[in-house]
Order: sequence, then structure tokens, then C-alpha cells
Amino acid sequence: MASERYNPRAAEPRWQKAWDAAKLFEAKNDDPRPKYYVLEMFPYPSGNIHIGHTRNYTMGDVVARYKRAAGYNVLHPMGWDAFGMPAENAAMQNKVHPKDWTYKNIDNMRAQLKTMGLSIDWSREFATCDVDYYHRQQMLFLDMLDKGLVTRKTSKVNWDPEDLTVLANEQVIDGRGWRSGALVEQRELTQWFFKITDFAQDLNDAIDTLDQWPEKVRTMQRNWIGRSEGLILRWKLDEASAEASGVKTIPVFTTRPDTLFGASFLAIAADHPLARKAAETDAELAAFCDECRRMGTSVAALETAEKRGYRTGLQVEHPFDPNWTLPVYVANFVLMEYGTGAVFGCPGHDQRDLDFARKYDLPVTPVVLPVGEDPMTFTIGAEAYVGEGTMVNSRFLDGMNPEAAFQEVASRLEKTELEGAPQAERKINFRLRDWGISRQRYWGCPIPIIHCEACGTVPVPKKDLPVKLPDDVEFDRPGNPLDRHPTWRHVSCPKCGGAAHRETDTMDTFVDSSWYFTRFTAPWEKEPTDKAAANGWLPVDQYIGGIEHAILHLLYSRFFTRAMQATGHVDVSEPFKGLFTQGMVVHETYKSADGKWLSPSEVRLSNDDGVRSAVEIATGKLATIGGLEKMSKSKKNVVSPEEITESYGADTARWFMLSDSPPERDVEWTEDGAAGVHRFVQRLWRLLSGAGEKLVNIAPANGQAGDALELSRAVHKALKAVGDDIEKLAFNRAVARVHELVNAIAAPLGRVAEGNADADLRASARQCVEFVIAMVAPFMPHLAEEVWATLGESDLLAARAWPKFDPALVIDNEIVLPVQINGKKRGDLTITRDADQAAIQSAVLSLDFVVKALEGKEPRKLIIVPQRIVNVVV
RNA sequence: GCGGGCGUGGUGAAAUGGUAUACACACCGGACUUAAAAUCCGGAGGCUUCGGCCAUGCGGGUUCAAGUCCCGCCGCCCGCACCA
Repeated sequence: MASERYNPRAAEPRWQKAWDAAKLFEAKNDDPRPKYYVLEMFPYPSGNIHIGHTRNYTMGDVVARYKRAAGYNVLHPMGWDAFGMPAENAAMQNKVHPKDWTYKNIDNMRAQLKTMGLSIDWSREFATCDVDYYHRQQMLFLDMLDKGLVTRKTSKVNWDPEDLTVLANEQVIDGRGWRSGALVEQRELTQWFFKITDFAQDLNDAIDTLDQWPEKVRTMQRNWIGRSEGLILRWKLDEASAEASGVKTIPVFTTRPDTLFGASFLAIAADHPLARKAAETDAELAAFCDECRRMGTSVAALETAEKRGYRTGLQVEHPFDPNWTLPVYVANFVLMEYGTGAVFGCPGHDQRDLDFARKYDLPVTPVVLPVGEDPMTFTIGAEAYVGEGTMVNSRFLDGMNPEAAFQEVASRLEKTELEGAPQAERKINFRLRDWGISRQRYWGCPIPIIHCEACGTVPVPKKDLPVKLPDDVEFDRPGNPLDRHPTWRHVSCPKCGGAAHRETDTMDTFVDSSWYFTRFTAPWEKEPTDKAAANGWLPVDQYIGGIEHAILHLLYSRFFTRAMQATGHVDVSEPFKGLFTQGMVVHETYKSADGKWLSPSEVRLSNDDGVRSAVEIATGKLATIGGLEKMSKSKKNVVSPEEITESYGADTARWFMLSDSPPERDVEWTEDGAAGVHRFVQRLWRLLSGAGEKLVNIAPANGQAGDALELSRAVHKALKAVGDDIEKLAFNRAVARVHELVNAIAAPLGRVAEGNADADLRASARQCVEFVIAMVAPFMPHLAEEVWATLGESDLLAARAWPKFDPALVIDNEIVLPVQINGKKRGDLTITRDADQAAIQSAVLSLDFVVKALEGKEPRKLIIVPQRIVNVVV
């Protein structure tokens, strides 16, 4: 009897098994149908799938199932971003080997994912910590080294002087090491880099071609690459300064040479060679520079710090006036990594320079006059003027616009000689820096290099790959266990055979995630790629992941694909054709009385007259309720989707994740919705299976008249709308459409279930049930299969094609036009779809409320927007 | 600090510049029941002198028409190169 409740616990594993047995989701590289590659950002195996994963993978799965039904050869793989710090932290805390911890987590999470009924090709699964994978990554590294895309240079790291180890930015809290509490210092280390800047121009230009990416991500990438056109301008030190410092000029990069006459100081980075030199003889300056270095390496920390400077005593001459000298400061907001590590300050037209000038009482001269201001009275107050205008106080530039002034300054100084070189040259500068990939950690891909005293850095020959991580390591102390391993690092030089040692740095985990999507196209291949397979599948047609990856992961992947192209591993340069950035799943955070993060399962919430409070269950002490934040392991505000799946089943969890909130927006996970969604699942089951039982062996057909016709109209319209919504990834709207449809078909399907339906209605009902399960199948694949079986069918719905709607049934002959008077809706006009302007006009003007509003006068204006709206202006 | 985004009922939200609040959650009422659950049906932005008026974070502007476009604020969130 159809009124039985649907039992997902029994049905879901049954269908999952049936799909597996039919190998429905295993993609064949030689399938002749058009390809569609849908991919969700692979997870870090933290231990449990959380609700954010559920949402991400369900979105991808809806697309995968829909595209499969639409006739594509779909690749929808899954893997594990398995290297990284948490495994080492776990090793230190729980005395468990990173490898064991990671693979155990993977097993757990794979099992959790499988209960969700995702249409994933599990035959291609791998983890980035699999030797097979990082072996090929080492091959790629060597090829890129060969191509000149890898370099070695120094860069700064956060150094914990107590634990004697390098810290990640996240391990630096308020300038102190998270374990030791010691003040963090900057240290220079020689590290390996990928030369992403070689591709800066192309990475920037090609953003224009990514028309299926969100505009905001494209903007963020452009800003990150930060292409700017400016001048390298060399400032002459005055004689005393030149003698003191041993150099004659300071090169400065500027994008605003037009404001040169508003300059009032030069500022250099604490790590600028000149600052270092000056600090040798100036203890106070040395102390200031040290202090700057103690801010760690994070740009955010640097820039939020109060702007401070130290006057060096050095002076430079203005390029256009040898008698005009400007002081040179060392300033904490100037970065050695950007431009030349030195800037000239123009306080009138740059807010940071203005703050600095006010603090150190430096002159503020406006040189760009806003339109409508009087040059005699215009002054700069608390805010710098950064807009357009006319040059003033600028001698030969006066009266020009800033652009012309830029060109004038550039062309004059290009021709001026200073110390045997042009005083200025035009330069295109990028904010983008080379990608430092060295990590002083164990749990990462070893960099396949050997250091030999005689031969220098020697690549490990490919035949000797993989350089495997040793398993016998200790985590009883901070620092890199590879460094102190008794034997692993000692090898003989591949070139001269002499004693040498391995590189003990491992690669940034962003390297692992920069080509996994390419590896999925042929994960069994001995070479990094099967070029034909990679070319066939790439680019990924739809990539789905968190907005938090908008810049780094996506930019590194774009670079890496180019680098793989340059080394002959693939022929595409852009890895992701379509990108969708889902919102994050947020949840309240909780902290115990002694300030530790607590997970939702560790607290008991109560609500007294609207005042919410939380109690830590273990201690009975009051806990603090914090804001909604991105679910993260470190804040422990992570909710397991298992509880939904266990009690309600995967279909409920899947439907819940995609209903209500638009996919690109953050969603707060609440218990409330799950029960409601489950009721809907049961309702749908009752409705469809109840009618379905009576529809076995009925041939589906469009309804011809009356209720049957109305039913077909509703269903065909919904089918079209749901298909369109899925194409646009507007899952929440698709869900709302299905709700609407179910409300509309409940009555007629009820009559079918009761046996009170004529042949016309039965045929249209059969079609209706088939369409509805096709529509919901991408979201609730198990329930859809169950209903399909109820219809007496024995094949798998997941292998069937998306139905076709009948265009004649989705167009109405009569339309309802809203009628506004002065922009406010006052009524409707029902009229035939093809009515012309004149017919609409006369119909509108004879409407009661229009006649009343006009009071016998002519309308001032009548606006008719075809198929949309009518506005009568009185 | 810099870059990017978001803000609509009690809640999640819908709306190619064109009917603001679809759809759902929670809530309230009714039916069924000895009762409850489940189910089914119905109600609902606020104010109102019942004519209407006011509402999309706040303040201006463009337009016949603004949640949507422009300008200026406020609040929250994301990223900032060693978290992944």
C-alpha cells in the first residue's frame, strides 16, 4: 500500500549498490559523446565530512546527474588534498603518524561521502599523499626546473626563537608563536620558487576570456596580479648622504609621477639595503628595523599596524630642482617585496602618505586641483584627494591633467642623465610575487633536489624518483623531522658521486591542488598525464568551490596549467572554463570559560525569554556564544551531516542543502529545516507512489482536455523551468519550482490514486510522475529510483535521458498584465498574448480604476512594456 | 590598512530596471482523533479613520517605474601570499 512511509535507510544503500554494479558513473576516456567535466574542490581529510562539503558535493552531483541525463559523457571524480599541517599537529598531540592519521581520516570520510549517493567515479580516486601522485609531481617539478620555471632565492619566514621552527601565518597570534608564546621574528631563508611572475601578463590578460567565472573573482584576480604602469625614478642622494651610505641614488617605483611636485619625503623598507647600511651605525634605527621585523611576514598585520617611520638623516634631491631636498625615512608600511622597496610620499594625494606626513609634521602641498575648487584656497584637510583635476603648484605641469603630466614627467626624465643612466624609465610593475613553495615540514611532497658541496643543487634523476618520505620519524620536538632524520638526508651526489644531502624542504600543499584536476583525467598513467586524455577532458567545464579560494588556489592552478603546457604535459592553458563559488556554511562559535573553542555537540543551548545561553556539557560551566563564522576545524564550529543522513537519509540532506539559500550565499546550518524537508520527502513519496501504483503499464501522454490538460501544462512548464534553473545552478529556485508543482498536482494525482481518473488523466498522470521524478532525480536520486520502480519499471532511472517538454504546453494564450497608475500597481488586465499596442491601450483606458484615476482627462503618458507591464501616468 | 562581497517579514529567501515579499521553515486557526503525533485545509509585512498609507540597512540622486542603476554613509563577512 502506498501510504507506507518511505524508508531511506533501506532504499538508499540498495540503489547505491545498483548504481555501483552497473558502473554508471565510471567515465570512459574513449566515449564518443560530448564530454562534461564537473568537479568540486577536493576536501582536506580532516576526519569528518562536514555540512559545507555536503553542500559543495551535492551541487556538483546535481550538475553531474543532470548533464548525464542530458546526454553528456560526464567526468565527476573525487580525491583528497591530503598533505598539510593538521596531520603533523595531530602527530605531535596524539602520537599518531601523519600517514596513519591521514589515511584513517580518508577511509572515514569516503564512507561518509558514499552514504550521500553521489554519482562519483570512484575508480579515479587518489590522495595527494599517495606516492604514486607525488612521484609525478616531482617529475613535473624537474621538468619545470629544466624549463627555467623554478628558481631559488631568499625570502622571509616567521621564526619562533624558542621552538626554533618556522611558523605558518596562522600559527602567529598577535605577533607570538602559538605554542611557545615567544615574540616571532622574521628570518631570511633560501627557498624554492615557481616563477609565476613570468606569466603575470598572460595570467592578467587571459582573465578576459574567463567569461563563465563570477565577475568578482575575476576582479579579485586582477587586483591580486596588480598590473600597474609607472616609472622607476632614481633619486639622487645629496653629497653628504651619498658619502654616508656609499650609494648615489635610490630607485623608486611610482605610478603617480604627475604628483612629483607634491612630494615631501622618501620612505624605504626596513629591509632596504640602504636601511640596513644605515642601521649599522645607528643603534636606534637598528632597533626600529628589528621592531618592524617582529611584526612577522603577514601583509595584513603589517598594514593594520600604526604607520611609523624613522628619519635616517639621509637627504635626496628633487629630480627637477637640485636645491630642493627631501628627507629619507625608514617606514614600516613600505614592503621590500613590492616595486623597489622605496616610495616617494605625496601626502596631498595618498591617504597613507598623508597620515604619515601629519604624524611627522611634513609639508602637505596639493598638486591636483579638483574641478570647481579655487587654487588659492584649496587645502588638504584630513583626507587626501585622489581624484581627477588640474595640476597646480607644479611649475611646468600647471594646467595639465594628471595623465598629461605623467607623460610630461616621464619623457623629460627619460632624457635626463643621472650617474650615467637615465633618471627614469617607464616600467610595467606587477604586485604579484613569485610563488614560494618551500616548507620546512615533513608532511608534504619532497622537493627532488640534492645539495652537493662540489656540484651545488643537483636535481634527482628521474630514474631515482620517487623521493619517498621516510616513515620512521619522530614528532617529539618542533621543527622538521626530515632535517634530523639519521639517514634519509644523506645521499651521494648523482653528478660526482660524492657525499651530499637531500633537500629537506617539502612543497607547499597548493602545488598538490594545482594539478589534481588534470591527474584525474588519467590517474593510472606512469607519466604525470596521458596527454590525449588531459586534452580531451580539460578544461573543467564546471568547477565548484568556496569563495575563500578565489585568489590563491585558482591563480596557482592557472599558472601550473600554463607551466604544464610549457613542459609539454597538456595543451590547454586555462584549467577551469566555468567557475562557481558557493557560499560558506557558517555556524555559531562557542568558547568555554577558559577560552577554548567548543564544538556544537559540546554545549547545551537554552533560551530564556529570548536570552540565549550556552553551557559546556562536560564542566557545567557557562560558555560564550560567538558570532556566525565559517565552519572550520580550528574554531570547532563544525556540524556533521551524518546526523541528518542517519535519521532522515541522504535525499533529505541533499534537498535540504540546496533549498532555500541561494548557492553562492553563506548558509547557516540549523536543525529546524531538516525535519520539514523530510516531511516534504515523505509527502512526495506518498503522492508519487500512490498514483504510480495505478499507472503501471499506462502509456504517458500529454493531457488533452480539462484537468488532464491543466496537469500537463503545469508539469511541462515546471520541467522547462527546473532544467533552466539547474543550468544556471539556481538550485534554490529549482527547489521552489518543484514545491509549487507538487502543490498543483496533489489534487489530480490524489484522484488517480483513488482510482477516480479517466484515461486522459491517467495518461497525463503517468507522464507527470515520470517528469517529476526526472526533475527531482538530480537532487533526490534514491527516492526517484524507488518511484520509478513503483511504476513497474526495472531499469535504472539514473541511466535515462532528461525528458523533453512540449513548447505548445508552456505558452499561455492569455496573459495578465499588471496595470500601474503613476508607478503603483492598481489592477490587472487580462488579454490575449498577441494583442497589439493599440488593443492594449484601448483596453487599459476602459478599465474602471483607470477611468476613475483619469477623471475625464487624457493620460500624460502611457507606457506599455510588451508582455510585462502597463503604466498610466496621470 | 588594502582588495572583494553581502544587507528584503519572526527565519531561510524570490523578483531580465516593470505586480516587492513567490517557495519554504517556524507560528496561529480549523478538520480528522477519546487524545496526541502524522496528515489535510486555511491565515498572516507594519499601520489604518478601511479611502488608503508606509515598508527591501541609513541618507541623497537618475527614471514613467529602483530591492535592482549612481553618489555618500553604517553594519557584517571573505581574502591578503606558510590554514586548506
